[in-house]
Amino acid sequence: MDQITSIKEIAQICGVSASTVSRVLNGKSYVKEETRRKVLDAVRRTNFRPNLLARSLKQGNARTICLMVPSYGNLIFPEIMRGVNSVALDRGYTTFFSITDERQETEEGIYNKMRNQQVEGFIICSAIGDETAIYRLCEEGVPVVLVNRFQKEDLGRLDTISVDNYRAGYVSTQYLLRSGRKRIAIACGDPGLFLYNERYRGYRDALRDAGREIDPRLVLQEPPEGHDGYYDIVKRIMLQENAPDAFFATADPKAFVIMRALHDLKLRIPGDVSVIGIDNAELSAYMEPPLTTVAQPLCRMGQEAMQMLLRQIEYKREKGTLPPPETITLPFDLLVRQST
Amino acid sequence: MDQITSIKEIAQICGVSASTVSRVLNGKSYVKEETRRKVLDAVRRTNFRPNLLARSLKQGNARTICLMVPSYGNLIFPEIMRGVNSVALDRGYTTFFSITDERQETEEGIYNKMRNQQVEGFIICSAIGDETAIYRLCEEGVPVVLVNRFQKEDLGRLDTISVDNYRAGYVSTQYLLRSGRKRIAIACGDPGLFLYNERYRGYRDALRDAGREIDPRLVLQEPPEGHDGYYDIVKRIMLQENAPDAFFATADPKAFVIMRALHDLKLRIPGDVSVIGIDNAELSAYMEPPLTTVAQPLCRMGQEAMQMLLRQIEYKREKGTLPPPETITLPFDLLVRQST
DNA sequence: ATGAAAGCGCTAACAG
DNA sequence: CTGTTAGCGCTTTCAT
Repeated sequence: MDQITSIKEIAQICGVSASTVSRVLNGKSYVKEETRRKVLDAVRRTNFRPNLLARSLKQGNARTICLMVPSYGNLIFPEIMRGVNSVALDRGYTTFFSITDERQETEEGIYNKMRNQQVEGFIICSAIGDETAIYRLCEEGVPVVLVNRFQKEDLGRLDTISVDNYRAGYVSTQYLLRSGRKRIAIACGDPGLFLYNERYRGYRDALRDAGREIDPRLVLQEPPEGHDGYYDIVKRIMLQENAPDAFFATADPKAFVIMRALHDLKLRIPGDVSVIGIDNAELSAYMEPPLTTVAQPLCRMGQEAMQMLLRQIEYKREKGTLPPPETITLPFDLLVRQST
Repeated sequence: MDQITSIKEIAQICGVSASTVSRVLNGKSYVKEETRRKVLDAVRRTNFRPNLLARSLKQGNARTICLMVPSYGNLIFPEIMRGVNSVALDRGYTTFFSITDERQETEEGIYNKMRNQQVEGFIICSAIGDETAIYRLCEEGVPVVLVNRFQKEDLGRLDTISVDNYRAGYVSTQYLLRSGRKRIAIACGDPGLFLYNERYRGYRDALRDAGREIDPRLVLQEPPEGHDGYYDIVKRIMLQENAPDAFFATADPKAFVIMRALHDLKLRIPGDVSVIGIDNAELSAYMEPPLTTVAQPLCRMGQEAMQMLLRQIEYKREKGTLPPPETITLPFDLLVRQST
């Protein structure tokens, strides 16, 4: 016997109409118990699989969303994906995913392709400062949630979720100060990203509030090669006079590189130099020494992001328009380990 | 003006028929240049997006595939995903992804849901030893590629791709022997997984070929807690007499834990003990000392997996049946760093 | 080169 | 409680 491919065939087998089968399958309407059972039985026997594409086409909603991550250079994304996926699964949604590798052109192409796929919304972890394409989405009524990466101007324009990056920077720096460090260098991230600017502002204010001057020589900018570039920078700065006695890395992977450079210089961590990071990427606990870091609730971030997206989707279904944007700020946690 | 939602409206605007618009849009058939331009113009002006769901329904192929990963405990998956995604994108496919968290029940549920979504195939990185559900897929003519995790019996039954894990184990062990290590412990992985057994076999044979006895006390089994459990095991074994002078970790994350334990014991790596891993997970170069490891070509693995899947899909489209299974074994690379 | 018509598999009025 | 009918947006003969 060949595969049953449609509700109609099931209907024929059971001697009922297609609508009845449909009703049984999605249980929205009452069906006589006897026919119900008969249908269910036939479905099971024939291994019938309802075509979700047809259903989506008919109903005008695909129950799919798109999750976009920038690349895997940064280890926080897997956890976020996990969170998104878990909620999506629970709520009957399926997730398309896409890696943009930070290339703007592809990014817009992907939005378009996904919209053609009739996805109901986007969770974007890959915004890069130029949000015009994303605003276009919103204007056209597409639900969007920005995770972690967004600009200040995005607040109130669309749904965002992150930790308080200013506080995270502040707390990290303060912790270094309190542990007696005098010359704290900061390894900044991409200056185009709000989150890194916030972390920098936190650093600056923590120093200022402690009555310290900001030494511009200690404000390290990420070189074009990405994290890895910090290797040379650290090696160089540690040989100068007035070398720093602590590094505040604005993301864990930068901390890893910095520690590598310090080890290679035979400097002791935290004896000679402290290092603190932000993220709590999966491996920071395994560094030598284990990295003190500001832990973001990554999985939860993904979960909440998906919930925010569903809120928009449902609101839109009901009222035909996007709800007023929401901003969620999650708490973080300073994990003191042995690098400070 | 409200959104144009169908080809028909475009047709009306241009004073042609829907079929013509369709023809223009997918360029399969010749259309007079003038009308072509007229249609394309209207499409652009109205920002029309063709509904891929409808097309898929009509054509009976959705141009989507499903990628399944077990969890993010192991850092090799992001790279594989990246590889899969890149080829999929090039070939006009869109990728659903799903994290199974190694829970068998959900896994079957996901297969079903995805098949209802009409995905054209599966790339599975999450097989767990009981492949019956997967075999069922194949029997029903669903293209499947198994990446990395599969059983010996799977070879020749379905498409698989991996490195030669036996050789990888052999080479790692041999390298430790040649660097003068006498008592090499192995940190085994899940014994239910073929790949770990292969790596173990490689270890065993390398020792045997070097005329060494296998000391069962040095064959360490992964405790139920996963990698982390090795922490206590290492601490214990290093205090016994005849402690090992090297660890062969059958996956990098295990190596990280082992190094952590060794550091905490104040042992020097590689002075007192060498450590070698397999994977070249993103961070192994940042360990202290940088981890010597057998690098798998992860991204390429994902790319080739996707190509294998496409091969099956295309063959099936033509001949209506799956092609004979293929087995790809990729080369690996011993990256000697400072942990040995 | 283009149009008319049928239909992919499903759901949702509407009628009974 | 169930069947009939229409149609979601698209492609694809078959005509012309």
